[in-house]
Amino acid sequence: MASTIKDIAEYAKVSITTVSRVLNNRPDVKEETRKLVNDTIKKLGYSPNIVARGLVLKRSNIIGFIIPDITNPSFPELARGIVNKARSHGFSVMFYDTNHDQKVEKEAIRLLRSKQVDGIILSFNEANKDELEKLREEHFPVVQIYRKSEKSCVSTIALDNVKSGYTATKYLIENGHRIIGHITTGEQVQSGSERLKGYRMALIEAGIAYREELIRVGANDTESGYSCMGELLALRKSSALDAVFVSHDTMAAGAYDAILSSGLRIPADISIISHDNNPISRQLFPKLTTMDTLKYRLGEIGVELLIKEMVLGIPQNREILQECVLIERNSVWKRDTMSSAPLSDI
Amino acid sequence: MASTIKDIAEYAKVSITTVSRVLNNRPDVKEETRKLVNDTIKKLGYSPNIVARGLVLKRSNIIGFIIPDITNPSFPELARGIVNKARSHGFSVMFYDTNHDQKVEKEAIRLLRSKQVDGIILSFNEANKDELEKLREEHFPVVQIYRKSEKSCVSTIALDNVKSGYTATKYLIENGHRIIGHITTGEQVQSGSERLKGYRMALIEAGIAYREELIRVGANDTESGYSCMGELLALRKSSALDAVFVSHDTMAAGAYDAILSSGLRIPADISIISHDNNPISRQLFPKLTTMDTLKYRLGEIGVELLIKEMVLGIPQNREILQECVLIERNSVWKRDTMSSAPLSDI
DNA sequence: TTGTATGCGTTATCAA
DNA sequence: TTGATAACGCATACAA
Repeated sequence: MASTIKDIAEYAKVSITTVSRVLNNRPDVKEETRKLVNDTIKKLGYSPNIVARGLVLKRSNIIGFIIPDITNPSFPELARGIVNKARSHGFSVMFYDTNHDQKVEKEAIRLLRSKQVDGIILSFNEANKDELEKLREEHFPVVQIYRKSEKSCVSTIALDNVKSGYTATKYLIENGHRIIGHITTGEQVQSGSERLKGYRMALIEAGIAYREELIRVGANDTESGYSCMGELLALRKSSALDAVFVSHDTMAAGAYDAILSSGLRIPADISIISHDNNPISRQLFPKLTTMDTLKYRLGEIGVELLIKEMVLGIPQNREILQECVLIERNSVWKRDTMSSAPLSDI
Repeated sequence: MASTIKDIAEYAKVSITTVSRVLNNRPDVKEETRKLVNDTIKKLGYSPNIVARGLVLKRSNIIGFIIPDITNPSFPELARGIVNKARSHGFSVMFYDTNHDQKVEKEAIRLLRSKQVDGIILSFNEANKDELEKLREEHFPVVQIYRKSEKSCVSTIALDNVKSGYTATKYLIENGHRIIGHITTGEQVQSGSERLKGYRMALIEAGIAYREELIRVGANDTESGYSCMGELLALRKSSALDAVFVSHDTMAAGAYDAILSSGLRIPADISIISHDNNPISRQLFPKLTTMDTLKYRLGEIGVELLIKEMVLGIPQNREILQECVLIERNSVWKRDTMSSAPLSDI
């Protein structure tokens, strides 16, 4: 049975108050007794019961973390950032994976609150916005990651997807590509529609017409990337296609298959840039040029913001936009460094 | 401020004992008062403080989960299995990612214990075995996943890697391959050396000589798979090579690059089978035939075993070996179904 | 510098 | 069927 503060008080023949004092490094205790207490703490292998402490202090030093699917490559690194930063601030992390189930999302919130967590970091469906509003009304510290609510009712950390789409597309243009396809996730998906918007902006800025027929709508899987790319390649017979910007790495993997299996080369025949910098982007051949989403950093920022909310005791309602950074690898033909010109210049 | 049992007792003009009774669905309370209490619970939006409850019940309904790296593809699905099964049993999961740091491993154990978790599921370095022994001495419920300790001092759930290596290799043999290379992770890595052993067993059983020169030692990254495969391909000039068994999918991805970029086809020119069934295996082209490690199931079994230890109050010290299952995809030439014969038969 | 007494929110024992 | 009270392990106001 684990020993308690009372045990060591009795053993050391002092009061539990004194023991509590040395436990919390209070100055008002004689050096001699401090040593005595510390010695018996060691001798009895005592370790404080944080739960009991939390009961009186009204803080648990636990933060809740709710995400829809840890196997989605956006989340593992985020989780690491959160867990490590939390630990460095003395917090533990209680973790729920909801499998996109709204009921589980609600249940997770309920459970976390009854476990007295000090704050929650989550990535929720738009649909459960009322849950967030409830938390907000109670001034309960929450930060939402990856998704921004329309009327952001809690603090939010999201990617600047418009900028990302713009940067990726502009990079293709700067390297001499003019006819640039795009495989998107569709208007329904926030990140996808934003990246599409950025793509459009870059085209317009460069004086390139936006052509509906160069856009293909995929989903969240490799297969859709394969079929969308297949359609774009079919198009290629009538009109040239220099390059393609794919909305995320998973579809890009499928696009790779479509391109390579049709006998074309990357990037000699067609360039491809993508988004997310997930592990797959490093495992494809040639390595995929993509936009890094700084997931680990996102997690760190998340707990910093959450902790700020906790100490201030009032919702910050901040909306942080994280800019992604371009990771240059080998899937885009570079005007300057590569020997022959891209197709579009021929 | 959240309401307490006392608040609703006062509001409903009953004692806290009565409230506690209806909270725990005790039979000894008049139906009328039960309804009264339940109504005011709803009215005040009361939710019980599990921490306080845990203090008196001496259980937290929390299980700890410690792994070295959630970004390693072996872990996300495992984590899901654990979190979901735990939730179905009324447990929350407190999560630590140690980044392979032994100090963090120790710290995580300490923190989890001071947070009064009821048990711990972990995947540890061999080196921290003394930590496990300490837990075991205290009869603290622990189950170790993926790694078995030599003298297994805690309950363990591991993969039957020998069998896996055997099954994978045998599958190649059964499909007409005779000259089979192997890319391993080396003797230091438990799983790797076991799979190598299984590879050897299958060869011997089929009367095929084990040839040292067909073995290459890689690491935990795609690059090593690429270079090892390159070496095996170089070998190919002097001696034929039908197929290769790669110890895990990450290296297999590199092997794919080496094979495809050298102009060879998978599986027409060379067959490849791997291990782990990680996401990458579905994203490669052609899709990779590999051994599934049933990660989700592993997680489920883990919490079931842990809970058994918790209710019995004594360490089970069981050692469960999980058999992996072959996932047939398209990277192995199949003798019966494919039109032309594999190279080795020419 | 140290100790006594009270309370955190809950369950359990016992009596009414 | 109900309620007063002690206890869980700890922190703290107050007294000594």
